[in-house]
Amino acid sequence: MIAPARGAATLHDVAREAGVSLATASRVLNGSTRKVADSYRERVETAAEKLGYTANLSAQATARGTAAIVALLVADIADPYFGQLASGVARGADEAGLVVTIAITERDPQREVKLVRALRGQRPRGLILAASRVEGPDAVGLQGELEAFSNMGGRVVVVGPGGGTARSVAVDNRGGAAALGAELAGLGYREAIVVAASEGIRTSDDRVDGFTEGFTAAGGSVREVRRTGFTRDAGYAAASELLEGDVPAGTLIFGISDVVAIGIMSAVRDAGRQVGADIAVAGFDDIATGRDIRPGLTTVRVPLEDLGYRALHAATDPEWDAAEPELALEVIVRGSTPP
Amino acid sequence: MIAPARGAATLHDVAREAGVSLATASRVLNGSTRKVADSYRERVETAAEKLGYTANLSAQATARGTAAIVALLVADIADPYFGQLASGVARGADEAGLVVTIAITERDPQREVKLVRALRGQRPRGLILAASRVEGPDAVGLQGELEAFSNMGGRVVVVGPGGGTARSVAVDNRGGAAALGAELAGLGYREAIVVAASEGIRTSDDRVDGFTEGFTAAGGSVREVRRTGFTRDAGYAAASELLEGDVPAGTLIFGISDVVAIGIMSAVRDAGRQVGADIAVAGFDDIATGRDIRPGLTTVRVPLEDLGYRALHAATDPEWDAAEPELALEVIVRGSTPP
DNA sequence: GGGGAGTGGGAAATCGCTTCCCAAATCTCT
DNA sequence: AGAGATTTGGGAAGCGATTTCCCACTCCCC
Repeated sequence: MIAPARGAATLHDVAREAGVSLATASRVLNGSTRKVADSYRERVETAAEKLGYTANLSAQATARGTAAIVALLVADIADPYFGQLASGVARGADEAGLVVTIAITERDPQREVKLVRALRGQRPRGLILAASRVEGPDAVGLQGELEAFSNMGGRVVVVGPGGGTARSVAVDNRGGAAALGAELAGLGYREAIVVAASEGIRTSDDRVDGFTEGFTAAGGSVREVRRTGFTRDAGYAAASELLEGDVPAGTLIFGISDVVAIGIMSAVRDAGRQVGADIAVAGFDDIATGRDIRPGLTTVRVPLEDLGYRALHAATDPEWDAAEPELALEVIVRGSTPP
Repeated sequence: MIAPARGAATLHDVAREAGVSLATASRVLNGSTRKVADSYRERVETAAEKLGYTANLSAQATARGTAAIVALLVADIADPYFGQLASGVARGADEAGLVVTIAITERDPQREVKLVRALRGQRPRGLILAASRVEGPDAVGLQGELEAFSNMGGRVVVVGPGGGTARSVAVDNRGGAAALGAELAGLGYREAIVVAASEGIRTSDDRVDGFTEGFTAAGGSVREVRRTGFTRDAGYAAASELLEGDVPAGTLIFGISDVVAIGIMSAVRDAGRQVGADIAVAGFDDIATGRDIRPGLTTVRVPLEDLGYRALHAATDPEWDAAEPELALEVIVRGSTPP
């Protein structure tokens, strides 16, 4: 049904139309524990339908003191990693009748603090932080804001290793990377170079450590760990630089994430080398692109959509079991690392 | 500064702390045309800082009658096409001090109608619809909801060909596809198959028509138009089926979007054929993946980020020039269509 | 038939913020 | 110096909901 020409129908309009009080209309239309007689209920519903009534969420939020909102903070929504994650968050939110608001940090810690503060104004039920540094020197301001957010009654969820009052949905980066390292060493690789993000970023550090552990334990050795960023271009640049030096055939380059690894693959090709037999490449995450490129990218599958879905639940379910089994990771060997 | 332990600081708290009236505090903290003496202003600002005050956006929205929100409706946020678009929207929103809420249609017209209706509850300033059918039989309910939305005072922006009261930021799909067709015919291709989305979806139809026009005008001929969906898997399935029949070497397959084309490329390979010299493939949009796969995907570059940015402005600027020059498209020939 | 329990509608307070309107104070200009 | 025009702070009325009381009924049982 369509709303009347001028402005939107309010609950008041509906009540008047139905000939009942505001209280009754509210009870019928927007959940309440109290019962309303069927005759009244029906009248209200008819009136609402006729007027095309939709509750004003802002008003509802002010009255209730909390908004049916979950805020999602990501580094870059065009990055497939965050896209898939957001997808899971959105699905969960939809099921729970929540609205998702999204904010982009552009990987700038300052901006991140500012955003959390601004987000506080929405009085959301929960705040999901993906790809943030919740620890280290950059995070000093953040911790304070997150605490303020909690005190206000919102739930903070960190995707990755948590800290403080925040709940966290973690991925066993270390274990997954170790498994990957072991698998690749088993395939015969002996020399590896790691292209990681800067030190202090837990996700990156854990993957580096895990990989090193697994790879060396199985007989390989990590020749170098190169620090850059989390983007394709960072991977490309790092690998290009690397390849200017002497990188023997049969070397494996492990990119800290698939996005980075894809940059590495391009750099390898542009340097006139060959991905696979010549220089092997592996990543982490298993984004869609990695499946479509040739050779396919060897990686560790992270169920990102599920991860987002879980994060949403961690942010909204009052009873939430932190001890829930971690998401299962899986090493996927493709053509980029031939035996 | 950090909020006090219990609940968030309200404007009332700030006013009391500063020893001024609510009205004055409001005028100082949240934009107003009225001037406030510096001595008062300073006192209020200090108090706000001390209490860690952040305006309650919901309350602000109820009082003002409209929320500082822009709603974005996309088919699938994990799809890089929408990811990039969303990126532009988010950038513009950030600049304008607006919050972006996101909803996923899953390409289900019914769901779409439901979402628009629910979104109405937020009383957003604008609604950006990407990848919707605003026309045709599926859109009957939608049109009504959009109208209701407009009547409520919100601006509707359609990415793609608009309709009704909606503003639209369009892409010259037809022209771009025609240029692509011409270019490829110029490269020597004579036989083409088009893998498109179902009929009635304007974006798809325009691209099909444009391509056909350009390709035939330059001497080629379109052998068949296959209708499926807008996803990678749809492209894969369609191409697989196609390749079971007799597809001569040298045939060009044009996927209606890069995502579809990438599915096609995989299908070609899995059918034991070769992308490029054997079966050529072209797409549309120029998503990042198309640049990283080998051979590179020939396509038409659509500045998606800009498109999103423009959509945001169309949704929020009161004065908006519909006649703004359309975004420039560019044919990009890569290895998937060797001469 | 009377009284206590249960049911369910409605009046009104409230949520946090904006803004209209009034009145006091300060300017301005002749 | 005095009258009218400006400023600018504050009181109070909204905005569109929710929710707490209060109270009129009906029912049931002794």
